[in-house]
Amino acid sequence: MTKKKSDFYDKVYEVVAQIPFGKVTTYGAIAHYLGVGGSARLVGWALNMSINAQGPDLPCHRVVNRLGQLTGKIHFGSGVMETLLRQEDVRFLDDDTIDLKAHFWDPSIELNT
DNA sequence: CAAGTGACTAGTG
DNA sequence: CCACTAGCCACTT
Repeated sequence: MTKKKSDFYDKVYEVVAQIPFGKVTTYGAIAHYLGVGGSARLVGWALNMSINAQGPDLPCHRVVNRLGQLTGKIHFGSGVMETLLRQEDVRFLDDDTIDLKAHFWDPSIELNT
């Protein structure tokens, strides 16, 4: 069966684009949903490429690491990611950390409808 | 083509 | 929770 190899990237865009308002998810959750589990780094790379490829159409600011830290804000710009999340009623535990367990969203929830 | 780099995670101490 | 190590895969040089 002919299968695409960049299937992973397209999937990442699909998932991230469907994260609901005020919700966030982690790289590991996306990676695991796509079936790669240990390669959570690729999720970050996919988003990084999407910025150069598609621009801010993807709510990349709703994707954080497993601790809820805004690791990706480095590529966004200082304070941009933080501000966007604060506008979505996301609770911050620190200047760079959100309450992950309060806003965590699993990819398999709404994509399964 | 080989080596280096990276928006990560899990395990160990 | 912090520090360090190993594994992971794609992209860049």
